[in-house]
Amino acid sequence: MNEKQLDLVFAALSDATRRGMLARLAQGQTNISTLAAPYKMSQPAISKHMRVLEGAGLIKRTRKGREHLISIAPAPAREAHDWIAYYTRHWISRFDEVDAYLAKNNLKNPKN
Amino acid sequence: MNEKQLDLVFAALSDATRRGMLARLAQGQTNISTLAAPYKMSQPAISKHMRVLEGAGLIKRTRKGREHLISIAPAPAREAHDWIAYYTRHWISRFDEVDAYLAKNNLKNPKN
DNA sequence: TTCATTCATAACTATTTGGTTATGTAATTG
DNA sequence: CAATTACATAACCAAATAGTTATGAATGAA
Repeated sequence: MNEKQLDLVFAALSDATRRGMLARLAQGQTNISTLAAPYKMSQPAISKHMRVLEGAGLIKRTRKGREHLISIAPAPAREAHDWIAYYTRHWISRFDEVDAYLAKNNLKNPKN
Repeated sequence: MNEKQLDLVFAALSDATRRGMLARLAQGQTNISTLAAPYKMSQPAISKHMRVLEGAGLIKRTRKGREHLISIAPAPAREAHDWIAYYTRHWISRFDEVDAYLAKNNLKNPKN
């Protein structure tokens, strides 16, 4: 993942509405109306948030009739996670413990 | 950490210049001029980036004469990390493995 | 066929962001 | 003291962001 993609991922995560949507999507695939339900904003505003998440590669969209079914695309989230983890592992001991476990079990570069 | 602080942390991380500065700070405390050296932008632009990082709580500043010594404040970075980890662990097997390890070794809520 | 539902797009606005140049202040050096 | 260094602040600008209302297209239901 290059710097510009990482820009997009972190920018997408910098809005509470979008984080809320991702949190909902962690429960499983759903359509846009369901994702929108908790928020008091117009439908086009929701549509824009979806585009931001999609532009960052954080979600995938499939169409089923008039509904757009949205699901998480975990890889970019993982890249962001790994970026933070890499630069925080030096000062946060928990990561050292995790890292030791990963090294011991050859999990440092898992296949999925 | 509340939603607004998390907004600020992710927004701060959404710029490659600021991520670069944090990466440099992972090597240890340094002054602003040293942090600025790799970037072809004006000194006030650097000053603004520092304010963004400081506003997000990601760095701490102490003065030594005319220099401002900057160091990482790891707690907010860890919050962002944990947010991502929490919502990604459900779909990324590495986190499942890590989680199993943490549970097994009672490391789920370490003291530091 | 007609109406309702689910979504996108266009056009607009206010605010924020990331940069600039110009200037100022405090600390160090010569 | 005078010059340099290390920073901040002010004022400005262009572009991006997050919202709005109005409109339209496609699908599904009555």
